[in-house]
Amino acid sequence: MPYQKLTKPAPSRKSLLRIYRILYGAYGPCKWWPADGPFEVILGAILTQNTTWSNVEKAIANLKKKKMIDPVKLSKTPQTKIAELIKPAGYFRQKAKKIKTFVNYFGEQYDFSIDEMKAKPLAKLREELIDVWGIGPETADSILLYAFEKPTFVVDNYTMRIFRRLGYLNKKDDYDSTQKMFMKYLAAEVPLFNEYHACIVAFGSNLCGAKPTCEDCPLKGKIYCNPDAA
DNA sequence: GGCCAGGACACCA
DNA sequence: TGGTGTCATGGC
Repeated sequence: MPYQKLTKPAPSRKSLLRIYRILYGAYGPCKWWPADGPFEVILGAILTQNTTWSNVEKAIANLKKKKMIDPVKLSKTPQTKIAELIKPAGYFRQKAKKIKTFVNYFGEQYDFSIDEMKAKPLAKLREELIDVWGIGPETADSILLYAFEKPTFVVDNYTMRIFRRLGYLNKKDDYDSTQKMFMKYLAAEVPLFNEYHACIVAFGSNLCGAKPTCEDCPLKGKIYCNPDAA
């Protein structure tokens, strides 16, 4: 049995940083987001919804071939044409609609200017992005952190699963409460939030369904872990 | 053939 | 408000 330590840590800056250092030691630096420029980050954030990154890369490659990593061109391109190009990423009809919705908003509100959009305060911009159809909290935070370098913590399924198992979260915790936990205890630094989320994804997607209990787990024996937790 | 992947939305009780 | 169904391809 006990590969886990007996004392469960209370959430704190120290414990969250300790986990970060372990994950960074195992996976970092991840150098996220893998994209050429902010707009490609935005497209990637939409395309990666419930999809493996390898499939997103194929869709991005198709868009690049047609020189479509361009909000103005995308705004003038029929949704069905975009859908055809992004097919490998799955949910292509929905995602084409989401891309069209975003570029329409981007053009109307910011005249396709990344700089103008980036100039907006974090909280205001986050609220605005979530109001855009097809952009939920995770996609909005990914855009804010990785495209606009705003200090917001990206929470994903891996984060919830891993930190529930570690005892920091319970089943009632949702996206917002989880994000608040990280942002309460960690300094609002873009490089830290960038690598932390990237390392969590690297950990979660590479190891046994994000169970920090397995033989080759970098967290094993170093921190409390409840293997029976959800 | 089934399951899962770097979610979000619509619908219903 | 919470649970469930839907969207869809590609790799293992």
